[in-house]
Amino acid sequence: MSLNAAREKFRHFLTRKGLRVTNQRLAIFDTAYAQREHFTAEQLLDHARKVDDSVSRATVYRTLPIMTESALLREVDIGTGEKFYLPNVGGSTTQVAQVVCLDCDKIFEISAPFMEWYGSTVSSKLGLTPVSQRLQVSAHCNAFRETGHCPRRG
Amino acid sequence: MSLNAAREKFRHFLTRKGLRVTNQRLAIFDTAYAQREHFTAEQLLDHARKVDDSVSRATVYRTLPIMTESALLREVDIGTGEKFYLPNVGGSTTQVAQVVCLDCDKIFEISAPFMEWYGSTVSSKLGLTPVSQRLQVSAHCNAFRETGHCPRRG
DNA sequence: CTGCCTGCAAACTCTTTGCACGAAT
DNA sequence: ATTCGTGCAAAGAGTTTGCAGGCAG
Repeated sequence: MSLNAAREKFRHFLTRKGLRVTNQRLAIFDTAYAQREHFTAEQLLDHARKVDDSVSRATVYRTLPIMTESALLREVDIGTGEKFYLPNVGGSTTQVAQVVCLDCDKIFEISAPFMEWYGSTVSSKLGLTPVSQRLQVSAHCNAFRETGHCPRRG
Repeated sequence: MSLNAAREKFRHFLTRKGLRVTNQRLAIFDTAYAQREHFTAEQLLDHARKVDDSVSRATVYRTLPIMTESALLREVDIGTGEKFYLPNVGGSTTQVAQVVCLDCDKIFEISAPFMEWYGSTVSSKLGLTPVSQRLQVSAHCNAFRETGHCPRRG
């Protein structure tokens, strides 16, 4: 999905929900969608301000849930206190696992289709209907252990 | 493992690490180990104070990591901002998944042995060595949807 | 024009920490 | 006697929110 197509999708989502299309929301969206790696709310704020310096922290925090609901952004909570976000270019959010490197803090997104099956199987046994599932692996970098240097961190 | 056996284990852990066996630590341990369900630091504080009213919030927060390290407690982060804890009666912490009911906020612990295999497989492909993995399913309660009432919440 | 959106700053939640006193070894 | 542990309160991090003014529809 191109940036423009995604932006249109965002506009549509806003309009359909009766939400207003503001310069700040567009700036935040464009910035978020330009990212190649996971980012935090604070990082997004920094970048968005370069596009539109009237963007405030509050609006970033208010816009992130909107973009998450519209499935344009994926929210990743790796249990570090702060949430990470990533443009949801693929689509399905229920079949992706994360591998987090404890040495370079990098987050790898990995396809894990069996996860959805597992969620359904286990939930139905409990009389529950699954909404979402997440699988996360924390790991150490072999290169770092051997050379004291993580190639991904520099 | 009985409460007494567990408490002995805790004493040993403290001594071996050169940590002191204080009344507060014992009170916190006993309280934690008496729990049948997941609990938060705050809930633990409330209960521990009934045993020893000199227990402070700071000491609870300082003792929880000690009990987690000694593998007597399991830490569960379901992404709600606060951490949950559970006596680790079983043993292995790497083969348990959680199913969280969004209606009654109950956390079910489920055996998921394949998780460890998955972590290893995926990590080695990235040149990483897995440290831990977690799998969590968020779900809605069927009974709640049908009757507007969750049997587990009351 | 109307009312949703915004920025600002204060509030909030959970957790951590500096300090001086107190207790375990 | 040492030194670690403790309670207290303040600080911290990340996020949310009340309010008065601003801009989209």
